[in-house]
Amino acid sequence: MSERKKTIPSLVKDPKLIEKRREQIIEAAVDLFINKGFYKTTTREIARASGFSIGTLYEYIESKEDVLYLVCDAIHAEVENRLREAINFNGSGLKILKLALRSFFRVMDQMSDRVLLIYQEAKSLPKETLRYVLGREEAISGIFEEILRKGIADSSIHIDEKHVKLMADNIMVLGEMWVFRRWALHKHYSLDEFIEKQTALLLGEMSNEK
Amino acid sequence: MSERKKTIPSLVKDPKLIEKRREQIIEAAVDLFINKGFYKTTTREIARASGFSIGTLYEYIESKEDVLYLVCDAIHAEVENRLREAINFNGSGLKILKLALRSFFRVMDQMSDRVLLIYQEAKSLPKETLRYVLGREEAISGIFEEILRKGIADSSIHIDEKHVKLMADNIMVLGEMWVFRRWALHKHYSLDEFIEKQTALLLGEMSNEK
Amino acid sequence: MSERKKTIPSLVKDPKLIEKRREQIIEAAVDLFINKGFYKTTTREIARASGFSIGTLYEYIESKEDVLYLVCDAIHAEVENRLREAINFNGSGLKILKLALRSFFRVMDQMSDRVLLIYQEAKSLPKETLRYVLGREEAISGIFEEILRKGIADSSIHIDEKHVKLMADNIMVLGEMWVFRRWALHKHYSLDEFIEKQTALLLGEMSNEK
Amino acid sequence: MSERKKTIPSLVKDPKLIEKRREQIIEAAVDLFINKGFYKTTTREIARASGFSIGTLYEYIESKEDVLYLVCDAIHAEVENRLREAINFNGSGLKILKLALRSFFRVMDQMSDRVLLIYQEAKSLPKETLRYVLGREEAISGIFEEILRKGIADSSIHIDEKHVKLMADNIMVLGEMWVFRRWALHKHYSLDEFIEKQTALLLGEMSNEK
DNA sequence: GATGAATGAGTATTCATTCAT
DNA sequence: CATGAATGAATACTCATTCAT
Repeated sequence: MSERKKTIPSLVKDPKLIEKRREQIIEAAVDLFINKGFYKTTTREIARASGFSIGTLYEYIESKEDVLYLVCDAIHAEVENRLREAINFNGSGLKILKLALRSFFRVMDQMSDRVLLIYQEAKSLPKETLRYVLGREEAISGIFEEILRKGIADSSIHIDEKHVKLMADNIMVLGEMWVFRRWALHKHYSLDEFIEKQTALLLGEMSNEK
Repeated sequence: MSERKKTIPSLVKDPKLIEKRREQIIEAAVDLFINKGFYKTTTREIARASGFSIGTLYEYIESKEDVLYLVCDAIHAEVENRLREAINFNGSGLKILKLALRSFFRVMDQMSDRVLLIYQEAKSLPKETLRYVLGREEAISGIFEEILRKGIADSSIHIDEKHVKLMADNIMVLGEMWVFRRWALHKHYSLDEFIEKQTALLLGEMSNEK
Repeated sequence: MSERKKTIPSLVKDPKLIEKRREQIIEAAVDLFINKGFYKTTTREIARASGFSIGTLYEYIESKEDVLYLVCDAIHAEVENRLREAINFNGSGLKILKLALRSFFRVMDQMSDRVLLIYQEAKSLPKETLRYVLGREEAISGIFEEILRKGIADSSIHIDEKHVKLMADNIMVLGEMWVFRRWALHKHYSLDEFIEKQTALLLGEMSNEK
Repeated sequence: MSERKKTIPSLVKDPKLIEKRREQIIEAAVDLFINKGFYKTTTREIARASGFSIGTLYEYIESKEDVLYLVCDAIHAEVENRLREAINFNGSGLKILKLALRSFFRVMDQMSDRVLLIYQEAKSLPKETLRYVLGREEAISGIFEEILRKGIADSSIHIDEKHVKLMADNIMVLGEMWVFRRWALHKHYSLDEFIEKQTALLLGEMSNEK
């Protein structure tokens, strides 16, 4: 359904070591990219912050863009994991949705910097890689599609099947905006107010008994 | 309320000429930035595409980032202008809002590339300049605040004054997503479907007679 | 007949200036390449020795290999010019040939280092460029073909038309060997002895009255 | 007379193993150097093509240049061996020479790539090593000196003792040119034509009854 | 003896910006 | 005002070599 996982070649053979080193790289690069942006971060800085030499860095990646991919992928994975962990799939679709929304908004809040990073830098990925990263994003909105469909099935949510996708996208965007419009929102609303109102907006139409 | 207009110093005295040259610069740079991104576009390319030499370019700007600012500002101005032109402030707030939404979504659609450009490159602006550009964005959401307040006043819209700002932001974001999530949306929905559903969502709660 | 002249693009517009700067580059690079070889010479060294910055160097060439091409071409041109200047086309073919050989061997001797440079580094040129450079070499052997044919025409030289090319190549090689086998030759023979014997060898068959 | 054989230190004790491994190295490196040149071939590639790890490679050599030396030396040895095998030292000097020339030209033809390799890359050897490799070359021309002297002794060859060395060098060069001027020669002459004409040229003076 | 992960000096090339003409 | 040649700091990436296991 979604794109295949991208595998970055490494000069190093030991898979355990590769994983360990790449974790170091990701951890170092996330901070750097958040603070300086992708373009203004140097491969040498990444190497140093990762705790090894520039030569070693290039034993585990092939290009600077690989680091960006690694970072984006790790962030997406974390968002997805946190979200899945937080969701309890018991109860009516509507009930699940309400709790999932709360969790999603909270994850967005907690991971602000990282989510913003993806928003701002993903475009620097090579086309092909970008496609994969966007696929990852759809995996997350897919969670909400699932919930919506469950709600439709158990009649707790009233919405046309045709618009499930759009609704899921709306959920994503109304959550992510807490991140990328924080300059406009944070001075006027607390996270809880935000969650409450966005939930109300989203459920407005679909949970109303007509 | 919003930030002061940023003035870019120029070595040239004649204001008419400055304006003319900067228009040339903007026109050239918009295309370049859309196609190659800000970082991968060189000042030489901007100068050439503008129709003059690199030396002349620097008579009208002080740094490459000035060009980005000029571009962002021009795009915002165009969005705002088009929107204002399209809005007819006669009728109930609700009616105005419906028409304004339609216009806004259409402007987003028509100016996709340019809006995306702002989304992706504005972060490269120096902090101070970025603040000003974001102020510009608030000017646009301000239009919707205005309309919402008019609707509240004439009782055609039911919404708490406290949430006017959030609602305006939601409008912005639900429109802009047509641009920055086009990869997810365009294959499933036509612009008109999109407009219809987003309008329904936004009006859902607020136009319902309780 | 021979390949077209390769033109190296330059960011600089003034052709006079391009020529002047490229002469500087060639002069600097010849010495460097002779002493360190092409690979071990740095572009920065070339720039410095040329009397300008690395940035300026790249205003006049596109790659390090361009410098090598410039150098090879200049050397070939000089060999050809010196040879043409030295040859007097009056008299019988045989007489012209004798004098031409003497001149050629002398040019080889005087330009030892430069000729050796071509021998050792030309292979580092991009394929296409190499082809052109080799064409240049044929232009020089072409001079001898011309002389040989003149001698055949006036019956002072006895040789089959079919072997003119090979004979011209032999001349080239028997001259160039003074350069690339100098370690074997210079300790045993003086230039004049060398000239005398090689001339005898070359003329042996063809000037003998049968 | 010629330089002592260069011995490359090895971390490994067993001489049999050293020889075996070095043969692997040579075989791998010859192909690599022919196709990519010495500079563009990496030690990793040599190790991989040799069938072992980079660490192991460095157990048998001390530097990349050692590999080049090994390769040049092996090629020279092969040329010399093939030539010696082909020469039958029975008969008059002149007769031996004629056959030796034929054999030499054929070896050059068969070993074109390898001979060219030496021509193009030997210069990258450290000075001291280069001297040794050139000594190897003199061993080959020494074979022809030997033959020439035999011919002088039995009066089948008429040449001044003083010029034996030059003549031997001429033989070498007129044979090697089949390799390093192949771009000029192969399209005009077959190997047999080449052999015939070069032989005629070389014997011209010296075999003529005066 | 063999391995391969780690190292970091080294390199070609780019590009925003300046300033003399 | 316009030009474009000059500048040089900055940068991604390579690769011969080492050495602990």
